[in-house]
Amino acid sequence: MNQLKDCLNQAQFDAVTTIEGPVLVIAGAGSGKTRVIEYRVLHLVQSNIPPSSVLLLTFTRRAARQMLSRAARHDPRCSSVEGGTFHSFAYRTLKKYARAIGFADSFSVLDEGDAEEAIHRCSNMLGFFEREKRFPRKDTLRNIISVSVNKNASVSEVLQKEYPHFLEYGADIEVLRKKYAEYKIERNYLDYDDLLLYMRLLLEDERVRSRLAEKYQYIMVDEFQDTNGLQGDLTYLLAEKHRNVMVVGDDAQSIYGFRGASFENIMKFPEHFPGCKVVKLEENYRSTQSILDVANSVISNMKHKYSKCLLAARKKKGGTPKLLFFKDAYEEAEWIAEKIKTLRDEGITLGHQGVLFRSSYISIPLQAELGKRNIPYQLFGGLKFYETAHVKDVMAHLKILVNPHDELAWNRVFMLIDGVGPKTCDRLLKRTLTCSHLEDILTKVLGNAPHRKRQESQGFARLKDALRAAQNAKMSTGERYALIFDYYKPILKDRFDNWHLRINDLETLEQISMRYGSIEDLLTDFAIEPPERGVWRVDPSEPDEERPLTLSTVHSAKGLEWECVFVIGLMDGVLPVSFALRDPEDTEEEQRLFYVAITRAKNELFLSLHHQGTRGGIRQFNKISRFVDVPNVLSNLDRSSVTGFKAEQIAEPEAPETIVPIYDKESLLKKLEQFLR
DNA sequence: CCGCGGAGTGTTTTT
DNA sequence: CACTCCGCGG
Repeated sequence: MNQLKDCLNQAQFDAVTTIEGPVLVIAGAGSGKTRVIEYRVLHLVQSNIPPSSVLLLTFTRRAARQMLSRAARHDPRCSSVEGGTFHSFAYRTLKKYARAIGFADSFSVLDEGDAEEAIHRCSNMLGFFEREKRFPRKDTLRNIISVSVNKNASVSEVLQKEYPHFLEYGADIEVLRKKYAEYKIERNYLDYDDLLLYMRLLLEDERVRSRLAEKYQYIMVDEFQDTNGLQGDLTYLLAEKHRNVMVVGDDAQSIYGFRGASFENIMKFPEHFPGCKVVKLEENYRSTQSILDVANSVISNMKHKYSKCLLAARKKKGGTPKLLFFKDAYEEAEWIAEKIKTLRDEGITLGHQGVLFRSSYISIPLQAELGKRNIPYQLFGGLKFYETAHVKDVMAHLKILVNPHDELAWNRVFMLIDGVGPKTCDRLLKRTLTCSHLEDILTKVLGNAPHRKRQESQGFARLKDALRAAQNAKMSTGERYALIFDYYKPILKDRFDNWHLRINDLETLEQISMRYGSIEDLLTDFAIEPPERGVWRVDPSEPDEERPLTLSTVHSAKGLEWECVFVIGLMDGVLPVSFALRDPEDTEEEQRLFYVAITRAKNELFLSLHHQGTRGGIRQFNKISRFVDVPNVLSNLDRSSVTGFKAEQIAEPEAPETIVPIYDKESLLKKLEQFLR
């Protein structure tokens, strides 16, 4: 207890040591929230509470692991505390209880791409795509359905708010949603939303609820401001009986509204648990006062009044954050890359620097500049590995090995064979699904597949051999992966011009696969906690000093911090993103996003933007973000040291030089021919 | 029935 | 500017 007093302030100490009853912790950015959870886990375990009866729900697996392993440094028992995301917790629980709600416990999880494919198939079954020319696309349909689940709204409410031009299809989409639900139940599929949805369904049963309440006596939820209605319900149901629940959050950092999250959950926590203890952490240990001044001015410009204000615990005021203007994205990238190099030479290692942006495409010029200078970086957010076609292709083959009745996987696999199109594929699928075992499918379907061309029969034979070889469960996961990879290589080279780039990914994936005990585990991890591209190349045990630079979307930077932070691309239309401007609520979420970005910085902060941009091929002039262009924010920024470009300088677009003509079209062609010889 | 090429569209954030 | 969908030719 005394050691706790030494390393925690009073508020943190209260949050850590109140272990019975409901606790709401309002934790401002950098106020030691992670520390509180870490020490609370430790305190619980050292109070002789069995680690297996503690449940820690976080926003990412990374966060859970980090907090638990830190706690485990003080007491190794902490590492057996159960932790993870709501989705992974639901997955694990549903694996045990699947049969209670009519699913086989071998159910598989659909990622977004799979879900889109499934929805597409359902729409086809209903004939929607043929009948209506302007019926929404499959990704839009998936989003509409998903939002309606996560926000607990009707289809027409979602359409009203986000897709008013599709309102006329409300009834059709309603039908589609039902069809899609049936489709998944029939085929033993759960998508991301189903994990939460069915988990709630399960918990609504009194018997299950009390059994789980008995198992998990102490519950902690991190980033509670970013939970949605379903996740809130899960929290209430799990804790209903013993009321030993602590939630931690910051309403000012709520940035997942698009996924149905709402800070309502935080606000209403006291209503669900009357008499709950409320602890506010307002002392900021992370940033200098100069950085907090910017953050606080951003907060004060928002309509909603947030729960607190940040006060620096650090004594030094620190340098004034800088605001930099550039002519175009390339000059911005160039300057930032140079600055990063300079800072590294001055002793701020790459691992202590981070570059943040609203959307991943903003970072492309910077990636090029970093590449030129050989500066290693890791990229968070943006396109995921598991969403790229080549990775999904290989994974589909592995899925078949685990579940030979996986219709979506077979569909993908068949379509890769030369000469097989939608019709042939459908016929093959029908026959595949009537077979009971993989071996059956290999002989009956692949063995005498209808082939009119030689390449076609060759393709089938190769697939059959590959699957038959990889079927052998006695081999290691890595070996089985390698067999599939070998089969896929010629297809990869045939289908993609940039196959040499993609083959790198698949080789990395091979390394990853070797770490798994079974293909099923590999697939589960991929579905529930997909790896981020950047994380792969980084060994977490490496010391900070050797870690690469971080490039990250603001969303993915949640909970992270760096000595020096660059926030780039601060233009109106980018942050705030243009389509968030229609709705003031959405615009305010963008402003919270800006706040989150700023508060990642410990010592130095650079805000930057560029004026000249291309959008849809058309040149345009970007204006400074409305969140920056406010007197009280600007007054906390240093614009004097403008190393970059001044706004006035780019007044008129450059006219092409008028000079003496050297060639006309005809003579130029002649000249060219000389070279081509 | 498949594959290729042209036209058109919409462009974010993540489990 | 990249990806998806549609129509045509083989």
